[in-house]
Amino acid sequence: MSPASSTKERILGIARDLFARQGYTGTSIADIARELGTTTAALYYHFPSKADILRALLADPMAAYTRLLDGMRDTPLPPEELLGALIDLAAESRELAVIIDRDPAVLKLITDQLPQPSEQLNEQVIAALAGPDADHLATIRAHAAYSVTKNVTLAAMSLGAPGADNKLDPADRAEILHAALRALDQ
Amino acid sequence: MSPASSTKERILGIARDLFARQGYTGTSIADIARELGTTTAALYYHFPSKADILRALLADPMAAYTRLLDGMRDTPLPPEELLGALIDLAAESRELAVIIDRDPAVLKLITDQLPQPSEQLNEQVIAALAGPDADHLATIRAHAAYSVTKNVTLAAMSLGAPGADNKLDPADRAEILHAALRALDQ
DNA sequence: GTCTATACCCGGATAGAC
DNA sequence: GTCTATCCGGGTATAGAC
Repeated sequence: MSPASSTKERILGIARDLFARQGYTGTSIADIARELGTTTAALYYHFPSKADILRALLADPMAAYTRLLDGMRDTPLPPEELLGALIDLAAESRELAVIIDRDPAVLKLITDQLPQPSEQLNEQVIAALAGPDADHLATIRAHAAYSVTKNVTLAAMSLGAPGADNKLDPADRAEILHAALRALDQ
Repeated sequence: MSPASSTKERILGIARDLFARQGYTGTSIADIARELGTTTAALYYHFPSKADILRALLADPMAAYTRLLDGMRDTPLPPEELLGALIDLAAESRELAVIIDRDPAVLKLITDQLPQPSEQLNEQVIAALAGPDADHLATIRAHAAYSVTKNVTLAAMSLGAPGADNKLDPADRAEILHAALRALDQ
């Protein structure tokens, strides 16, 4: 899939891996350089800062997420399709999903410097799931459905375990989707 | 509830607050000292290390959690009661729940030095929810129910917002419980 | 119990040679 | 594109006076 293993690509791959395992704050530039087999100075030839490595990693997934929500303003998706899309997004950017809301420093980076407020991205999802004239309890059910799509997708892919090619088993996907729908529907 | 506001207690209160907001790694001893109105050196009179502050905070909630699971080996609880208990535990130690699985450094601290392996505490819960002869999809449903109890409880209490006295609205609790049960039951 | 001062280390980042 | 060397800041922790 990736054309060539340029140094830049290798760095991103290593960083994605280490960030997922140790967290963004818990991973040092030296850690990445060691895995890469070079010095920290060499890293700075390819990326101007540690934060830029993170931004490069998050750019695509964030864009996909934003695209989904923007599209929903024109043509609202039925809950089943929205939840399915959320599962797929979580599965695609598995490692990133782990990084994002586990590290306060990362949250800050995102909210500070990205086009959109991004904390309100989540709120948009909840609002879309809860429906137009949602009361408080409907909002809670929306949270429940969302929580299932995100967390159980990650859990299922960890369960699949060893080699598992970053692919979510279709049967698992169906089960997660149904569980989320049940949680949503009063 | 707390007898006197000894310095030790004040430190713990401030630390719980800051850890929840900035993460354990993201909070420095200096941060805590500033809030306390003293210097970092003063802090070290009360606690021998930063990790010890965290341990003091986690001791009670961890014990409660362990107690619940141990008790279940003798007399297994029906899913409804187990899920209810998990909601209550999450609500009681709201800030701590946030700290624990958001910071890899904290996970390490817990797994390293606590009596039980603790990563397997979660697995015990999943196993209990999935039932004795659970297949793969039943395990996924168990994850879904567990995810709802934990994450939606936290979300609901944040929603409650400002002053909210660390108390989970009974109506909210019921809604969370029902959503979790629906997610669990095929 | 709290202070000042400081040791020590580690992380991010830069300069400049090769 | 990678190296050596180094700066700087901030973090944990300690020594010792008060």
